[in-house]
Parts: sequence; structure tokens; C-alpha cells
Amino acid sequence: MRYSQTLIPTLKETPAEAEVVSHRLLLRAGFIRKLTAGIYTYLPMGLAAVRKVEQIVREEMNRAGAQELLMPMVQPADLWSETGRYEKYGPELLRFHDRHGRESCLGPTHEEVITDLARREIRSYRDLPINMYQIQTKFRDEIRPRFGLMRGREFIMKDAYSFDADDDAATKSYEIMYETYKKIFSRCGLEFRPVEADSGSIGGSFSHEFMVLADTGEDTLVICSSCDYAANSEKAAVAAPAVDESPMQDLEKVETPGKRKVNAVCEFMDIKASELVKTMVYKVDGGTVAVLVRGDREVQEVKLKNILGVADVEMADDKEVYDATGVPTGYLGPVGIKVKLLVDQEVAAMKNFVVGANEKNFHMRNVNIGRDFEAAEVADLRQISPEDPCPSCGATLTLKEGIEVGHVFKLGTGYSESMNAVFQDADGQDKHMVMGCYGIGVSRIVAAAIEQNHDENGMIFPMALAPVQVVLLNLGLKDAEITAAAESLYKDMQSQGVEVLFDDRDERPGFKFKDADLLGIPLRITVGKRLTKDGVIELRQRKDGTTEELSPEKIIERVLELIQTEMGHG
RNA sequence: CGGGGCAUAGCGCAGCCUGGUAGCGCGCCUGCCUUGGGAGCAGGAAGUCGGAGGUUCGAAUCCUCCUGUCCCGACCA
Repeated sequence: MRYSQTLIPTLKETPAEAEVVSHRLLLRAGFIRKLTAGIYTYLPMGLAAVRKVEQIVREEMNRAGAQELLMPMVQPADLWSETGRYEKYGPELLRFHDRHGRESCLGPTHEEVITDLARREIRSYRDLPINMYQIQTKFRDEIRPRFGLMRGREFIMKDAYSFDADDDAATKSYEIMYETYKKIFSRCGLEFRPVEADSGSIGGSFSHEFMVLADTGEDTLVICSSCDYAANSEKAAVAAPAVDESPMQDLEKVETPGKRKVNAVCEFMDIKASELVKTMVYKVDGGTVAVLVRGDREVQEVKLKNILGVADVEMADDKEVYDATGVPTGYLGPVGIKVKLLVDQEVAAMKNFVVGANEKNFHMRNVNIGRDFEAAEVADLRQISPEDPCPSCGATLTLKEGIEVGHVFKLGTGYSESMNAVFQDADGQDKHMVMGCYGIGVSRIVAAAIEQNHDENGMIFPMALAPVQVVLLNLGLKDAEITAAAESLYKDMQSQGVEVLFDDRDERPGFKFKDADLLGIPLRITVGKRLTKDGVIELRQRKDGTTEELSPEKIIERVLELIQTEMGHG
């Protein structure tokens, strides 16, 4: 493609809206433009990069035996009501009515549609297993879209769904996808980690996320320094601590005027935050619960959700806390509280701790579970910390930030039961299909790749994801010999299957170099005066600046060789 | 949904406090010049100052409401 005829609106200055590096560079390099919050147009270069990801995904999915199809984006509400998700999914599901007043929604995911297809078309165990996928635009009305392609409302996703006759077969399908995902992300040149994950609103029995390691990630990963344990911190189990066997001391009420925050109370009473227990009030499905965690810990809401079996938990605000308990925030405690009490296992092992007295300006000392209050339930409720031991081997843990680019779930029969997707097994019995689902954020991968591969001059694409493999600069537009050589090189490369962007613009050399760097194209060929003077053409690699000077006859051969090598090891 | 910004030419911003002819840089157009790391000179086009209402002789500027957008938070009482 000729640069002069392609829309690549690069910017010298960074648009004010961009915070993270991938967003900034995608805008500056003219890959994307924003239409409205969280919704972007992919310009030719951006789309080319997306297509590269799609191609890798497609090849690996097909190789794994999955079949591509394409499902509708607009879906009837009825279908979602069958699984109960029309009510449960929340405001992320964009709902609307068509002209006949039929309730509809934009598909954020396609379990309902695919299960509907499966129940209609799959009759026999002979039709199983089957794995179907699509690459499609999804819409999720995110609370807060941000960071460009990283968390958009409209985005491109590959979603696959497997159907099996029994649980063992479903596990096998899951494992195939797990391995396929590793290949896909490796080919994309990403540094990633599969981690144990919470299965979230999709539901299901177990799941893994594929995380690209990057500081701008929105998730926190827990990684063991010794064994191969890795998990999303939402999921990471905290080991139960040893029980403190100290004798119980007498309960004591202490006046703590105006001391509401953990820090203030600790300073005032001269104790450590680890000797205090805080009482956090949550709203859950219309009710209220209180959660006890140590003063220096954090409630892990995903764990709380899972233990309560609810779709959503939300911290109560000051007024809601007062309405539910009659106590102003800051002085809440478990002794005599009227709401259901969930106790973190760490607190259950503590003795003689400090809590709010359920009375303004008072706290209590030497509080003990069992004597002073009872727990409705004791469980692992807090966020894991770097001081905790590895849940698997006990070694030390590190926490890292990651971007979720893929997620695999073993769903079981939840959807097939609620939607009555059955097949007739070899024994003549109707059975529910066992499902799995597997997502990849295609557009997000482009952003993640840029987060991992860039420098002060711009993007640095791995060969596999680059919009084009080569950028060819003609620096001698007014020189007939140079221009003729560049033109012929352009044609020859095209005919040999090299993807090339030919910078034939009437611009100064510096300008072209800057744009070539910004676009992150792996190989740059410069045809200029050195051709007429020394008979050579320059070939430079974006990633490390390696430069070679070659004769026009040798250059394509060398380019093909480099492309081969680069694609070879991702 | 809560808090905080921001909204002035395609992009980045100044002007607003203290009301009185709308500005700068980049980009864009024309010409000259230049051509291996975002050149130089000269000329030029381009803005309902986000929208609606109000105050005023007069509003980009002050007031009210609305909209859009970005950031933080929506977990630590």
C-alpha cells in the first residue's frame, strides 16, 4: 500500500485524553480514533493489526478442531430470561426495544445464543464433541471505559463454546483450549501467564485467565516464587493462620472521641492495626451483612460474593450503615450487632482484639469470638497479601499487575439445564450437554502488545502482529533513478508476498523516519542517495536498530529471511 | 453512582480572576527554498468560544441549568 493513498493520520502531539502508553501510541500513530466514550474506529493500520491477531486466533482455533461461525449481535430478551441473566446481568447489558416493542439487547457474550443453537441442532452423542467459535464485535456498557482499546464498551472478541457428552470429555475440551491459548499468545509475541481465576458472572466450575504482564494492567496476579502456582488475587486462597492460644482477658470499653479510622484508633489506643478488627457493612441482594477483617486487611469482594452466592455486593454508605445498625460508621463492632456476621478466618484465630463498641465515640478492647459474639460463618474473606505463604507450596509470593487477554471457563451443565439443551446418549437416555466457553480479547491484545513493546519513539511490533512487515522509504522523490529503484523494489516485494507500506510521500527524510518509528513496523528499507553513490540500500530493524546495507539484488532475499526467522519464534 | 478536572480553529493550549475588536504553537493551503532524523522564509484559509437560559449598554469571560468528555473512587468506616 502506498502511504500517500492511505489514511495514517499520525500526530506529533499527544491527544489530551490518553493516559496509558498503548492508548497514546494508538492515537498518535493513527491506528484508532474515538467516536464516543469507549467506542473507536479502527483506521487502516489499526485494523491491519487487529486482522493479524484474528488470523493467528483463527489458525490455532481451526487447528484445535473448532469451527468458525458468526452469531447475531442483537439478541432477544426472552433468550436471556431463560437463563435468568436478563435480570442478573445488570446495566452492562445494553437493552432496548425494537419497533414492535420487543425487548432486545446487544450481545456482551453468546452463551444463550449458542446454547439455543445447540439444543435445536444437536441430537445425538454422535454429534459431540463440538466446539464453535466466532470473532465478533461485542458490546458491554462498562461503568467506566478507559485506556483506549484496553477497556472499551465496543470491542472485538473471539468467543468459543464447547459441548461434550460428559464431564471427562468436557475437561478434555477445556485442556485443548488451554493449550491452544498458550500457542496463540506465544505466537502474538506476548509475555503472559495463565492464572487460576474466579468464574464471575459467566458461572461455571473452574477457570483460568491468561494475563499479559504489564504495569498498566487492571488485575493483580499472585505468583509463587517457588512452585508454578499463579492466580488472580480475587481467587487466591489465603492459608488459615494458627490460632492464638492466649488466655482471654476482660472485655473493656474505651472512650475514643472522634476516632473513626483504623489509623486514628490505633494511634489513640497505642495498638497496631493487626490487633484491631474492622467491621465492614455490605449490601447484598436487598439485605445487609457485616464482614470482619483484621484492621490492616482488605475484604475481597469476589470471595464475599462467592460465599454468599450472590451476583453483587456493594459497600453500604454511611447512611445505609446507620439505617441498618443504628451506629455511625467508625464505631461499628460485632458485639450486639443486628446484622448477619461473616468473619474472616484470620479474625477467628485472633484473641483479645479491638473493635468498635456500636456506640459513637467508643471502642472495645479484649474482644473474643465465641465469648462476646458469634459468627454466622467463618471463611476466607480477605485479599491475599505479599506476606502470605503460597497456598500451594508455602513459599513466598509476589504480586504483579496484568492485563487479561483470555479467559477459559468450564461451565458444566448450568446453561444446558436452564435452556434444556439435551442430546440422546448411547444408552438411549437424554442427557444435558456439558459446556465450556473460551474468550480472547482480540482488540485488547493489540493494546497489550503495545504496552509490552514500545520505546520513546513509538510502537515496536513483533512481526506476527505488525500491520505490515516492511516500510519502504523513498528519500529521492526528485531523483529519477532512486525513485525508479524504490518503485521496482516495492513491486517486487509485493509480488513475493511481502507486506509493505511504501512511503512515497513528498516529505523530508526526518519526517518519514519519525513516522516509520512511530508505526512500529519491524523492518525499514531506505532507498536514497546511498544507492546512487554506493549502490546500496539500507535495511534497519525497528526492535534493536540493527542496520545493514545491501545491494538491491540481495535485499528482498534478506527481508524474506528475517520475516521467516521472526515469525518462527513469535 | 460519588468526587474532581476539562470543553475556545483539525490537534495541543492561552485569554476568563478584573466583561469592551478571539489569540499562540503545530497541522492545513499557496509560493520560494530545502531533502538521511519531525527544516527555513513569505503569504493565506479556518472558530455558532459545548448547548440553553439569565445578568448587563455589552458575555469566551459573571450566574443557573443541561450535555459531552477525562481522571480518581465505587473495598478499608
